[in-house]
Amino acid sequence: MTKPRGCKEKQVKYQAGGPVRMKDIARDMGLSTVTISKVLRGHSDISDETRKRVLKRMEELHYQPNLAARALITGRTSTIGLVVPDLLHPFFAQIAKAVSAGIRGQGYSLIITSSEEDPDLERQEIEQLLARRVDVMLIASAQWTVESFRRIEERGIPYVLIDRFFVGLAANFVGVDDEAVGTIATDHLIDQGCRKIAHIRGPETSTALGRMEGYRRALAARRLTPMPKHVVSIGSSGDDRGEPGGYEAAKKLLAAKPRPDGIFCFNDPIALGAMRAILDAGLRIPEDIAVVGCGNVLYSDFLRVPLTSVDQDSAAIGKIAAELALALVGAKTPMAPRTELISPKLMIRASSMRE
Amino acid sequence: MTKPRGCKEKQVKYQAGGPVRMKDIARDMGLSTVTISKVLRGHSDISDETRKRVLKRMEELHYQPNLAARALITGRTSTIGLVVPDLLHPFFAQIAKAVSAGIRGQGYSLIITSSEEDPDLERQEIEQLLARRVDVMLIASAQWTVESFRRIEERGIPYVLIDRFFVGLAANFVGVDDEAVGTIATDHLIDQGCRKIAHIRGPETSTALGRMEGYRRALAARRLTPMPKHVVSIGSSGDDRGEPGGYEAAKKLLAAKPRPDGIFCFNDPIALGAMRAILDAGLRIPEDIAVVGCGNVLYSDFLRVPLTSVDQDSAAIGKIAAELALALVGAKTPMAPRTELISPKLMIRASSMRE
DNA sequence: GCTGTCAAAGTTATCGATAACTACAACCAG
DNA sequence: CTGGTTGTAGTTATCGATAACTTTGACAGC
Repeated sequence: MTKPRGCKEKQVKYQAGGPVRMKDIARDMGLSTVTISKVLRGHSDISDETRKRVLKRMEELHYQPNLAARALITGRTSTIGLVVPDLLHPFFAQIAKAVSAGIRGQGYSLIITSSEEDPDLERQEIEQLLARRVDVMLIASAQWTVESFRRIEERGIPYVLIDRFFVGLAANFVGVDDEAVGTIATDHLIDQGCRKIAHIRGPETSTALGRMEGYRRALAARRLTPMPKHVVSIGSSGDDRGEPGGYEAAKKLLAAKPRPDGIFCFNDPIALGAMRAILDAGLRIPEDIAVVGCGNVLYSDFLRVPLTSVDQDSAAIGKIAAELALALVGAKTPMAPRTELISPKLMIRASSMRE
Repeated sequence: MTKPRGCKEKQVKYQAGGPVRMKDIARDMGLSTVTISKVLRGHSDISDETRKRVLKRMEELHYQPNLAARALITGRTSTIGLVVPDLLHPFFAQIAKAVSAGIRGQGYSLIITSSEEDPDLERQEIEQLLARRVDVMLIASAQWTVESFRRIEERGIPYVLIDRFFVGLAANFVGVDDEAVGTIATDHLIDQGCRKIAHIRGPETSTALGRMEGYRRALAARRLTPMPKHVVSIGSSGDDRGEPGGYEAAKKLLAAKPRPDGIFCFNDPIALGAMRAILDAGLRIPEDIAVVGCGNVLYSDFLRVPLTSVDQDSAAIGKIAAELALALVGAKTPMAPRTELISPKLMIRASSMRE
């Protein structure tokens, strides 16, 4: 049952339009593919003369390695995954931009996915990135549990948490010192003469908890006691998170018995909604109620009332996260988890300038 | 020179921690890998019973196909590339978000890159995506020439232009009818009683040219002749593009002999800068000068003067682009280029309400 | 009983690159 | 002259999946 085979020599197909392969260059130069491969990887086995010739020919033929083939044999995909809760949110958009810039020119591609603040969706997106075998993952998580991260660890893929962390998870983290955020915002309101300071807090994340903790500490340090009624939470449904959520939350605060004279808001959109509620109620900002937001991501200078906001330097967060990611994929042995905290800065504008 | 080989049977390595492979499932069930592969791809060669058993086992073992291996043999990477000029710009962020949502659940991953409005950088990013052999590319280009697109065509990779197109390039395009943008904005200003209408135009893109053309047509249709001085361009350097560019451009307009009584701005940040210049000069908006922007991407309702803006529905652009991309990768034969134009809508706010 | 068809599964070669080893000269020390 | 080292390049097997064929057995029709 001998099949009719051609000659015994290996056939090198003539490649019509397709991309150039190592085989093509090798045949073209009378070398073996391995030699080409070695040149490409800067292997020391190759004479300077051959190296130069090969590089020149690669250039001429516009050779680009097939990353799928390389990934198959090396197990590394030269791919980085980034998961954010919302690409439209300037804070995360800036992080994405900075990460993208941070890995530029290193031969990595960035797969960006959005969880839409949905933990289930986030789990799916993480699974997809695992299936795609990204070399490292950057995650600004919207999860409640650490299950997904255990899965990532099982697979041995390094990852970096961004902005939000989890207690009990020894992971790399890059974010803002959220307690400091809450403290400097609240301190500032106290300095401006506010004594009944309220807080509109965010969802159940480390970020929201940290800021609230900072708010509490700052009050305690000045011997002020926050009224339970003066800490309100925005709804957890997607629609309530931004401006509308801030509007509703502020309406509650305005109805509280001792009306607050200052509000520290979890983020800028919420602050915007709160300001709208205050103005709608016929009150003045900052005379009746001072407002401080967080993020400093809006065209704050051009608002009806320019908003005082805590700047988080998301560009720096993205940049550092990118560096950390590159260090992780470059490391021969697993690295000990690192934590990088950015110090927040207060940008003072009209919404809180009472004196 | 007989090497000491083990038994003749193929060895199936015991896979300690790594991901499950077809081979593992096959061995586990006493089948061949091909059978597993056929089940995965819904091949008809497999009995219903075997199919169910295999699927069950896949589920149990959390099997995930190795996409690199699949890409190598099929030539398709299940990857889509998206190039935008700026991820931070809400218009493009929204497009990215909508594209991401549009391809979700189809097994594709989205590689997002930013050109930072730099044609050279964009060329490099496109090259990288070509090297990575994405199945289709979506590009909101910052280029002047069509060179990059010819390269993409040579490689036989389908692509979709977003927002900006090129004359003489028969490509898929999804964007706004920019001439209509210019027309409805200008018509609106005329309707509001403006007679000396200026235009701050954008850089040399189809978008800027189309809007200017619409502006010209609208004026001509009402027998108004635009003064050359009343059309100014923002600088082409990166920093001049946004608000600062609008501020400078508006200052020039304010110094013009017959001062304009209405300004149609290429985009919202420029409009913001223009408004600042107008207010700084002690003039009123819209009484002295009405302003219309484009994009409708700001928290427009909360600005010092809420900005009238032409809405471009970037979410729809992203959604349609995603659908088109999926159609392109699904097509067996090359498709004829398609053009999808979104109709812009005017959002009227205080900055232009003179009557 | 023979042939043909069909369903269900298996064999083999392949995608493009790389790891690990081998080959072979040139050269040197002893 | 032998054995070892060094520098340079080639051989072979492999990564995990799939395309294209081949095999096997059951069964129908004549």
